[in-house]
Parts: sequence; structure tokens; C-alpha cells
Amino acid sequence: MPVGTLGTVKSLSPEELRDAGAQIILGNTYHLYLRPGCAVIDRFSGLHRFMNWSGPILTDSGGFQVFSLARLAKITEEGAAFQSHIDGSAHLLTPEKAVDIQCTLGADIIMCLDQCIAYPSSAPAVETALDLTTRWARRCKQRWMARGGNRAALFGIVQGGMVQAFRKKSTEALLEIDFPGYAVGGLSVGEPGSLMREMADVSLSMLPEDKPRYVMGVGTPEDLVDLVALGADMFDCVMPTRNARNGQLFTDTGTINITNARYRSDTAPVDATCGCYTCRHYSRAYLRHLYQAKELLAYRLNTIHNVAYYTGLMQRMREAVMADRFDSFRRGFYHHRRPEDT
RNA sequence: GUGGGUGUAGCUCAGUUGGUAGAGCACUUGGUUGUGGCCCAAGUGGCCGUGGGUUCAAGUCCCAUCACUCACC
Repeated sequence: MPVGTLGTVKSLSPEELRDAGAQIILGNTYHLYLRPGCAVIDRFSGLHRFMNWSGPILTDSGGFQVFSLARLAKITEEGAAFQSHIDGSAHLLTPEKAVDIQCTLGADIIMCLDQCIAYPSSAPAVETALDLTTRWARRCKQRWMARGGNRAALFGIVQGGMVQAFRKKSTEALLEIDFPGYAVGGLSVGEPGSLMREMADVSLSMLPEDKPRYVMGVGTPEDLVDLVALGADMFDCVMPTRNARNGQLFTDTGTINITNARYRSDTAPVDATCGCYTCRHYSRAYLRHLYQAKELLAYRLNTIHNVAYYTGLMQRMREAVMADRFDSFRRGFYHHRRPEDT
């Protein structure tokens, strides 16, 4: 899922998103609730019509944003009290309110409010956060059921820091509550990649295969291949879009930093094997020029390529899984990486 | 023509009572994991306009000269 925090995948129109292969996008409760606010989006009967995106939308609950953006956040049993990063105004986000807001946004998949904890944190702090996340998950489920339950799919979120036993405890508790889908949260918060995979594996191996398993906030192309191997079905990550805006482009043979001087007069496309709009029409030299000149088109063309790369990678993995040849795909994928460029 | 001001990194500028030069931007190379287009880190780069002089030592003090600039004639 490309990330469209503010009701737009930055720099792309919905048509360009679709052309780049996006099937579903992510929106943010925290951001959209603060601006433009639910009342505005409700006038359009939801985010789809507001932003002219007819495909599925998943909304994040706001738990992570309270953790990462709002300073002076205060977590209580009731919910997360925080100050807006925009104007400093005070807000209280409860599990029930998180569900209500996401339903107003009209999302197709909504997430439970969770407490994401910093890495590293003490074991008692991690366990306290995961237990609260479990109680909040139960309240989210109740609210969702009270609202009819079937309009949007509600996903629970596993927490538990970097402790295997806590990850297991969190996963078991969510399974008992029973959700249409499950997410693994609290990862990619600064821990080493090997630890991230180890923690994801704990939950992925316990979660049912016939329900979506979503690893939140991950990751690099290698991360995605590794985690799909462990059973993950869905991801969201700002990496393809943010890094596109910072000049880093993804290919099967590693990343390209389009700002590098060696591309100054390079007539080749970013990736000759890529069929995206950018690679079909533009050279590395042009993209470098646009980037150096801070032209708006640089953000757009780079984002188109990276979104196409990520969606293409997921599509290739889906096809490999369905054809029962994922292991050979995975070996080939690693084989093509050039270590000096990754 | 007269009087004043300014000449230091590609650009804009700091540089103490003299002790052989720094910043921001630009450029180069990394980083970026449930998003402000940012931000962070490291690096390249200087006959201190030019020529003399004083001094153990001059970007700094003295003289000359050139360039740019402002005011007045």
C-alpha cells in the first residue's frame, strides 16, 4: 500500500497511482482528523469521493502518529491525549473514537488504536503497552460490532516490543478477540533488520493463513521478500514515496541515487527492465536535472517509478506464490542484488 | 575629477589587541521503514584583488596600485 497520509499519495493523481499498479492505499486518521476534519470529509460521504480514489483504502488508527508526531502525548486507560502538531490544540483519541473516525472516513479496512512503544524500552514498559493495546483492541471490536461490523474490516495490531514472549502474548490475545485481519505493529522503529524479522516471525507463524496478515511500516524490498516468505500478505511503507522525493530509486539490482554526478549525462532509463511511465519516457540524466533543479516533476516521476517498482515486486511475489515457485523467485531476487549498490 | 565604501571558498559573508583562515548556501557521497517535499552525517573546495614595506610572524598594520560601488562635481 502506497502511503497517502493526507488524502493523497504525495505528487500523484489517482490515475497515475492506478497506472503505477496501486490497488489499495493507506490514509491517516490522525492527520485527516486534524485537517481537514471529519465534518468536511463527511460531506463527501467519505475519503473515496473526497480524493477521487475508487479503490480500497486502509486507514491507520492514529496510534503510531501520536507516538511519532504529537509531543506531550499522554497515554491513559481511556485513550491517548495529545496535542496537535499543527496548532497545539488538545485532543483525546479513544479506541471508540478511532473506530468512529475511520468509519466516517469510509475506509475499507480500519485499524485498532494501539500503543506503539519506542525502541529500546524496558520489559515492564513494553508489557504495559501491549496489555493496554489488547484492552483497546477489545473496545475497538465492541464499537465496530455495535456499528454493524461488516461495512469495513477491522484489523487488530500486535505489539510486544522486541520480546518474543510478549509478541506471542499479544498475538494470542488478539486471536481470542477475533478480527477479520491482523497486523504486526511496533516494528521498524530503529531496531536491526534481523530483530525486526525475528519479531514479525513470531506473530506471522501464529496467525491464520486464511486471513490477511499485515506488517505495518515495512520496508525495503529485501524486507518485503523476507517477510512474504514468513507469511506476510500486506505492507505499507513511506519508503518508496519518501525516498523517491529524496532521489533514491529502486531497482532489482539495488537502489540508484539519481543525484549522483555519474548520471549527469546518462541517456538510459532508471531501469531498462521496468515498464513504468517514467522508465518508458525519461532518462536518468533528465531525472537528475529535474531533481537538481528542484522541479516538481522530479517528485512525480520518481514517485511513479518507485510505486511501480513496489507494486510490481508484490505482484511478482503473488504470481510466484500462486505458481508454487516462491522459493526460486526469492533466490533469484537476492542473486540479482548488487551489494555495492544496495 | 573629488570624497567615501568594498575586494577572503562557485555565491553571500564572518574573521577579536597581528600567531599561516571559518559559516550558510551550492557541489560531492552516505543515511531515510504505520510521511511535511524535510531532516541528519561526512566530504571536496581558498596566491585572503595585485605589488612592495614593517615584523620572529600580516587576511589583520603602512605605502602604492587595480577593480567594483555610492555620493558630489
